Amino acid sequence: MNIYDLAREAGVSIATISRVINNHPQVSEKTRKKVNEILEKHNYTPNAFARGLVIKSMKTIGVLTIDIRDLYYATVAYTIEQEFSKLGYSVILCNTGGNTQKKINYMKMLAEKNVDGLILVGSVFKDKKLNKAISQLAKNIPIVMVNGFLEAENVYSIICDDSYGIAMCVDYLYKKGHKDIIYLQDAKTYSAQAKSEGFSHGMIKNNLVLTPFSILNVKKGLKGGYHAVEHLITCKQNFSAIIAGEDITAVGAIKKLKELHKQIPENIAVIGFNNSIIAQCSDPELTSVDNKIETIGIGAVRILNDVFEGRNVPSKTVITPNLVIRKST
Amino acid sequence: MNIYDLAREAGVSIATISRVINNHPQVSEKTRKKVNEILEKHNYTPNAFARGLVIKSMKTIGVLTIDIRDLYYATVAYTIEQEFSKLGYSVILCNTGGNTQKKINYMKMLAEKNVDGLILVGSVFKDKKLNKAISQLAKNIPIVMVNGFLEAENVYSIICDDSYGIAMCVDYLYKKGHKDIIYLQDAKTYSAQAKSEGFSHGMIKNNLVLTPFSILNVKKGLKGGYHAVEHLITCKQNFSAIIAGEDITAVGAIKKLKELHKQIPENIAVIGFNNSIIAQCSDPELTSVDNKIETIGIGAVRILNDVFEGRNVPSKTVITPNLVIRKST
DNA sequence: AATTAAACTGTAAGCGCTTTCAAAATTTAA
DNA sequence: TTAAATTTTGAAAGCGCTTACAGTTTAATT
Repeated sequence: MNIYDLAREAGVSIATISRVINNHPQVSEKTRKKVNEILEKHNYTPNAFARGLVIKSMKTIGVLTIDIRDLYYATVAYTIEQEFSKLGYSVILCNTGGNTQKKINYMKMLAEKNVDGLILVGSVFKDKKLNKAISQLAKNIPIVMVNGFLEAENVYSIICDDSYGIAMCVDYLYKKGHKDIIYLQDAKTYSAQAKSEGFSHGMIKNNLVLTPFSILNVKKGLKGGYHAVEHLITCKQNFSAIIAGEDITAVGAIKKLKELHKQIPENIAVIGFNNSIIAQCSDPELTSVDNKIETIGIGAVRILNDVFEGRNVPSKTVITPNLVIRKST
Repeated sequence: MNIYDLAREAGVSIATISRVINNHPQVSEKTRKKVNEILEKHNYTPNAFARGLVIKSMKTIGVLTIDIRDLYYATVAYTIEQEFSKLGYSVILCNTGGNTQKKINYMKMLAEKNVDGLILVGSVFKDKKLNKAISQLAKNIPIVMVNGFLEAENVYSIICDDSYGIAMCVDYLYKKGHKDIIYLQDAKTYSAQAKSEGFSHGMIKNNLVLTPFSILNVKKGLKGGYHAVEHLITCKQNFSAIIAGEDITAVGAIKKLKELHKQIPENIAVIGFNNSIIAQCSDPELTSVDNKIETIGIGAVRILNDVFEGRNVPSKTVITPNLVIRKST
């Protein structure tokens, strides 16, 4: 069933059909009603390809995340999807696993599909090849980077000030009397980079000793935190507090600490990041940095929509996190 | 830059351009090479609308989940996306919040966008209105239901035998000497329905007493489990084991049990469902039913692809779960 | 060298829609 | 009642691609 069939049945031209479908005002009430009845009757849905060919928009945006199974990305993606859905857009979701080539392939595919915009969530720090691809693509499609940054035409960033978030943790722990603080870094993203910097700054600012051993590179996930503590103990390193780049890493650390019969927070304080449900599941409940995931998701959508509608948009938006204090500190 | 521009530049016809883009064999090596060079040079990407208009396929499928922030749905969606990506398809993700009308709206939108197929993850049990919409839509688009079932033309199901999964838990607990077992049900999906049935069957099979209080309806999430235990205690109900419909619910229950200084598993045994990362984060680590999420996701993609390629597909596929035993029992 | 077959390329139609421009119908003004 | 202004409608072009069919070139066969 297409526009021609409908036109024939209604005894009008295809132009008229098109007009009522698109709510153009210059159609008489009478014909509008007649056409609408026929549309209803056939439960007609216009062909998006044909329409897209003319309009050049599919009302679709692409979202690239690293791995949707990670609650952080899931929440960002969820928020974006819900917000865009309100605006009549749908989102194509891509899981890149953080792989640059995969990202580029996805971007190319999305370009072919003529998405109206692109949101990249979580970028590797200073990925030259990717950045080139992004600036290239941005010539045709507006791009928003969530927790990533790139100076280029038609690309916009919205980031959480993760650096400040971690610095806040250091301040807080310092006030509680902690001197030997360890930071567990678990990724090499733009965001992870910021966190490390925030840690260093926080330590220095409070005149705490920052050694090359203060920052520990660990694997993602439970095991990362678990093995980190193991390592700290075998190396006989002194520490009274641990800050982890993600809640799950913190929980892994807690697990090992408990096995070693350390009391939390009496012997060792632990702080996580993301303020996810895991922080609440943890025993003891985990103090964690709330990095405002929903705010960021909503912001990303807003930015893109503003661009669509020709409004002026700052190329960088920064959101301030805050510390949620629970039982682990 | 379109096919005409390219044709002019290459000194060939648009048909030839199209042929090399689509790897048709009947193009001479010489012209193929020449055209490819020009394609490269302009970094040309064909217009998917125009192509879709002819081919009637966008190489896109729609996935409806309840809430991607739930790890279960995230994992299903992730698996589906990755598998389809290998086949050259992209997926449009929709979060319905379990709302029937929203589901129907999404389905209509996806139909307009001419998705090649649809996967519905997690259906409410016996939702008449939705089922009607599904059978209607399936006339045009093949639909796969994950953990849902509907007898209709062109709709296929892949489900985990959740009923058996819970029955297994009962068997296991019975062998461990438990008699008073409580089941915490937290949803009204097809899957939740199956779980309750499995519980009842398991209890009866083992000649255990099944009272109306054996099955407790609780809210989703941590609090559901927490309040459930609270309720059991205030009602002075006798129980030595709890089976929860989801890991997070089990963790909530554990939390309250600990507050009441109950030893787990010595005083009370607890079992979760989904075998998610939460089961590993829990302290003690949670025994949980592995409902084979990846297997199901891969299966769903396979089914849809088989349909696309005209192969014969059974209308119902059942996957058997298994019990992962950890420290909580 | 002439004929036939095979390989390659081009023309043109059509996918289903939006939109411009002109024509027809209606309303308003004179 | 007629002319002018306004509202409503329709014809046709074009969006960028695929593909059937016809035409042209090249290779193979006699």
